[in-house]
Amino acid sequence: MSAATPQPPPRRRRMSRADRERQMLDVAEEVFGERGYQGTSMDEIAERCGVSKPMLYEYFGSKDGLLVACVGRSKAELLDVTQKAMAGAATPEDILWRGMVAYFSFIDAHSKSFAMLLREPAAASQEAVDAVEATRRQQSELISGVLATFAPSAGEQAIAAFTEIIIGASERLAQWRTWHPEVSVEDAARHMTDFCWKGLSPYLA
Amino acid sequence: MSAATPQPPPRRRRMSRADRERQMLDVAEEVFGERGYQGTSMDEIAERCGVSKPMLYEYFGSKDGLLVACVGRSKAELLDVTQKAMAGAATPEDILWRGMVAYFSFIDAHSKSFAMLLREPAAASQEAVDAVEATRRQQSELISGVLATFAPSAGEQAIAAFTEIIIGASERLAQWRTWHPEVSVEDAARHMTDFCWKGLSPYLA
DNA sequence: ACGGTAACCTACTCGGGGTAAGTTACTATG
DNA sequence: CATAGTAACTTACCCCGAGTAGGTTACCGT
Repeated sequence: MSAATPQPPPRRRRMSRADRERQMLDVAEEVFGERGYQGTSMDEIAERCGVSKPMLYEYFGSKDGLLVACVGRSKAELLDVTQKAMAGAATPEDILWRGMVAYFSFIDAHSKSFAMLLREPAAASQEAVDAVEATRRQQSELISGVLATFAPSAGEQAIAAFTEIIIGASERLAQWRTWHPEVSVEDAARHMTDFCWKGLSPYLA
Repeated sequence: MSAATPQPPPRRRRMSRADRERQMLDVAEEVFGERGYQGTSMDEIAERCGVSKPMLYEYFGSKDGLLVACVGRSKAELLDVTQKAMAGAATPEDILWRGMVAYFSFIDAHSKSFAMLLREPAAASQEAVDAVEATRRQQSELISGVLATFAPSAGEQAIAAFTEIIIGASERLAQWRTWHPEVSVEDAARHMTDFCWKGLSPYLA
């Protein structure tokens, strides 16, 4: 059996740069998600790609660069998903609801890698921090735009502060869901909309 | 001048373990805050302590261990400060207000190191993540206790979710303040209480 | 004075990020 | 088909920082 199928090219296929980059990002996202940033070695990513380490450096420059590229891809996707979700809504309540459902669903789908981004934002260098922060800022702009439209009576600083509150609360709630699997996407979204809408006063004795 | 003051012991004083540990924690908190976890080398901390690296390992076991010890100290202090602040309050509004002021003030006072903790929770190992998470859980218990007392009509899951929302929002707001120095502690606390109390509905057109 | 111990140091190993310089497979053209 | 050019790819290395083995020195109690 062994001599019968010599398998002349043992499989190592050469790939175009674009394809290889995509594959590297897929693998990196997976390994970062599994092991965390620190625990991940470039050698391991290279090996899982079936390629040697200098290729990673050729294409991404550094370990940080690789992480930043992963973040960038997720960032684009997140914006796309949330924007599309909110586009169909009419009332402010509906906008918030749909945005939240889209956000939590996105994190569910990417849980492996995204949980790490939320938990280890700056495991890497300043550049990586900035990349994650840029993602938040992108979402901030979405939210503050909505707030400015529907709640113009709030001051400028208040709108900015509320935006940050919503961002921080969403992230924390998303993380909380990772260790409370019984909380569905809709549950989480409902808690967020309830809180954002009326606050705590309805519950006070 | 040089020969006149031979300075026989060039200054290297021996310290008791307890004193040295305290000094190491002070220095570590400072350096971690300046350079971030990644950027900090054990050699630098050792040098600033006027001591050699193995001493750090003797007392804290590892770089993670040192970070965990720093976190532990801050954690105790944070609990103390917030509990004392809330103790004097009567109404729920006042509890929230005082708790927030204490929290933001604490972060102001420890901005160097605490900003890193919020930004780089898991720069290190799982142990360090857990230590930071334990700090949050400590604050969670404080908050959910208050919620359970004053808002018993909310369900169990809702109370847990609101607690996480408040934690996440506070952290994010604290971080936001670091790059918006014009926002005072009281401003931030007011935005938080406004939002938590009535949510967004008062501002809707 | 002098032993015991706790604080301390020198001098290393090892692993992983990052790189220099060379090699091999695909591709376009004569 | 040959062959030159280039882009994908490799081996073999450097270097820095985490972590350690084993020895040295200052203090303290008797």
